[in-house]
Amino acid sequence: MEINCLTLKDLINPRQPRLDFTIEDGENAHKENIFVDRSRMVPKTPIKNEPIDLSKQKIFTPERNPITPVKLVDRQQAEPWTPTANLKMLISAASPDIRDREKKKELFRPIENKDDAFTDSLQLDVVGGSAVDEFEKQRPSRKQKSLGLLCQKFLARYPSYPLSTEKTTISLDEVAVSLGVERRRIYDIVNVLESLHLVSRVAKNQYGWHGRHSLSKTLRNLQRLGEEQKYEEQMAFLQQKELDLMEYKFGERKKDGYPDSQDQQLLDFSEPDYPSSSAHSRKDKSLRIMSQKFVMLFLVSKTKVVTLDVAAKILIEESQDTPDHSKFKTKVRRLYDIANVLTSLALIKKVHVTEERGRKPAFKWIGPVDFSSNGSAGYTLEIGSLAAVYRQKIEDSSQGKVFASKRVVPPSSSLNAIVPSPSLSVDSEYCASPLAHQVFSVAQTDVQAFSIQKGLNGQVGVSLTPAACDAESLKPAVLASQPLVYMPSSSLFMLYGSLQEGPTPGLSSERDSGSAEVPAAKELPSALSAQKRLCEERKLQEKDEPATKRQNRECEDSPLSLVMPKKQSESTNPISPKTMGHSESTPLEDLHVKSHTPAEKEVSGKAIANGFVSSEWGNSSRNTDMEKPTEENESPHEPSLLQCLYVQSPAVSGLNGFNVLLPGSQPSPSVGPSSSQLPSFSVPCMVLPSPTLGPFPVLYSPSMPGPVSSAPGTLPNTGPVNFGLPGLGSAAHLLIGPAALVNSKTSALPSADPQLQAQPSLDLSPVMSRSYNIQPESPVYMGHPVSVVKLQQSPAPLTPKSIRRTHRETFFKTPGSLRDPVLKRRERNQSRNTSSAQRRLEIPSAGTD
DNA sequence: CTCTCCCGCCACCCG
DNA sequence: CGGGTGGCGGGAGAG
Repeated sequence: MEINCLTLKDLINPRQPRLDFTIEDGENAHKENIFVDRSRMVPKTPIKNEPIDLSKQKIFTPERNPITPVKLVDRQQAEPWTPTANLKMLISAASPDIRDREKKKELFRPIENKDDAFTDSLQLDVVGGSAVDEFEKQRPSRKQKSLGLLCQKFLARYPSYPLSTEKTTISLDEVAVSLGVERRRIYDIVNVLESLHLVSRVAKNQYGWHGRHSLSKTLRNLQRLGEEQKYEEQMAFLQQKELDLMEYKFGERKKDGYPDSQDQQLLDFSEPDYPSSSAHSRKDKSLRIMSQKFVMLFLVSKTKVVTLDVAAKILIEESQDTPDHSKFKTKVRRLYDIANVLTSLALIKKVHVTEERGRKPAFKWIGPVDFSSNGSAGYTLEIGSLAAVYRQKIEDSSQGKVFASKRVVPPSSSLNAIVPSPSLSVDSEYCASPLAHQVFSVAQTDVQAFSIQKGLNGQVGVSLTPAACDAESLKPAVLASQPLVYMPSSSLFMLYGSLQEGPTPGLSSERDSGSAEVPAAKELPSALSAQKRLCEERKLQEKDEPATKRQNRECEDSPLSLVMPKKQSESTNPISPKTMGHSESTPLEDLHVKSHTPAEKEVSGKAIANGFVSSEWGNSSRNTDMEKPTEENESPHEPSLLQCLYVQSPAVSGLNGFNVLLPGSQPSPSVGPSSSQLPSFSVPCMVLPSPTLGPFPVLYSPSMPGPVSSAPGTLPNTGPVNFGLPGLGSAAHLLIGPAALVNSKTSALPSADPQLQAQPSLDLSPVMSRSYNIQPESPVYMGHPVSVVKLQQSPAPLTPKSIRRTHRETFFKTPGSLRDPVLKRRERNQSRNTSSAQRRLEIPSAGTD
């Protein structure tokens, strides 16, 4: 904690911006644009605090001009030079954000950090610095400058679910400066965010941050509009026609169905709350409209997969642009821009649709789905289907098809594995990509991919979803629903598709509070747990939680819990589940269809048999399942095994998502009690077979267990419990494992991915983290969904004040007033802003206080 | 080569 | 008019 505190403080203080940047840079190396930061940093004094910074600076600065954006970093991504590098990559893949944080942390505590792979990486950088630098310099890759990364950074600055009371003002200038980009780029981001009502313009250079509170609502509206516009039909039509981009004839289509006028008005539906939409009228807002339409396409698509060409065509039509090729090209560019932002929001992920013609770039919706259906059976179905999918996947892998999940499972290696793995038509780029959520998504993707492939192959009926049909011919329809796979830390859980269960695809209405950063983690959970969430929410409501938390939890998630009996675990391999899988034979469809309740049961049963059970997804009916799991978990036998309970709390809001992993063995006792409490939150728990865990980076602190069971006050129990109450919503992920499979370093991994920083927003998580003492290293701290938190004996904090969310938010807030009109801002900027990381840190700190 | 998509010119539009 | 916005597409990095 201490460390954390320091870190937090540091972060909190404006002064550090530099550090952050630096840090980021380091991270950037992985994925983000670094140079920007650097540049800023450079000009300014280096951070005082960290030696590390220096090193970094060194790295960066050397040759570049401050201004120039040359990047240094990153080559890592591109090329893994060493195992470490690989690790980094993995991490990055898992969760870039986390990484960033970690790095930052590392910066703060250079020495300590050595452990982490991250650190290593950093060190490498440092050490190799010169060489690296050059290297980097040479390649300031575009990726670093990508809008997606930029957007992530941007999102990291604000809480996904800001308190209603708080009004966060976004100063474009400030943001641009802090992020080291031209304002023009910020417009791109903001416009897309605005289309989703995440922000609204309040004045020149000023936007108000709304967060994701109403995201589900917005999406619902968009979905409705999309339905009205018959986008689905259009898509189907176009897909069929896709032949040539050139040929697409919209005119006709367009007329068919949809009123153009609406499009323009899309923004109108903006929530009451949002002033934003008001719009300046400006000519078009086309980007905003395009963004909305693009989202609508996903929402109305059964497959949830939209190819860019189809989207571009539709958009062109609507925009009434003359369907020129030229236009088409331009549209596609814009779509990429939008897609990058949406990806950062964890609403979509990139995939490729394999068609006869070949691969086509496409994006798959991984955000909340089925708004309308809330909770009903629909979810269940999906979930079941998901489970089915997973199984299939798994099987596939077992069969020899590649399945990411399996490979993924393995800890570090997993990531690598993942990347390559997908043979499927769909590939998730993101595996490697920076975003944590993406990582998760990857898993999902993979799944889908599998299914898709099957579809392609014919093994599985693509038919799954009829709807999918339309497009599907081309695109995999797999499940419309979201992916379920929940991979906490990147690799971890994935494996278990088992989790699948988790999934509720769409439920999570707002789940993602996490905003972009967090998304991944959240998503997963959310998806999985949507149902749970619902249940939980109910419970929670009953209990009365602090509103803020509540929100969070609402959003998020439901965690799913998988419980793997230790026996099972033993018996089953993490992978084993697949075995169950027979899946192939079973058409996804069937599964899906059935999956529903029956499916669940089946699944669960199977799962159980296999060793895992998904509690929640099961459905709302079982909210409490979690508890069961825990009980089941007991894992009396081998604590050592590692069975762990993975409890994920919904945390959407940012912080929240906590996932707790309790050692299976211990858990029972300790858990038991706690669990009782838990129920309240209905935190999903996953128990991972020891083997499984093994691979995972999960951190486990022996101490934790103890505390948990014995010392309620101490972290574990309390933590969870506490959260539970208040925060169900918040979901911090804790991994407690008897055995620390993973080294602390590894821990980093977990942390990284999942949630991104966004979490900070949530209260709980911070709290928890505090209490638990999240390691500084582990990015987890805040809310990453997946992030693993080591529980050490936490210093005392356990308690919870549970909630301090407010504080944290504050931190997040940008200085509304700040924005200076002046341009100079750029120059000056640096100091303040903090990168997302800071935010995160701050949050924790807040908690600490 | 294709896919992505960064970059920034320059047109809008508002005050 | 100046400055905030943001459409737009050239051109280049990445694969």
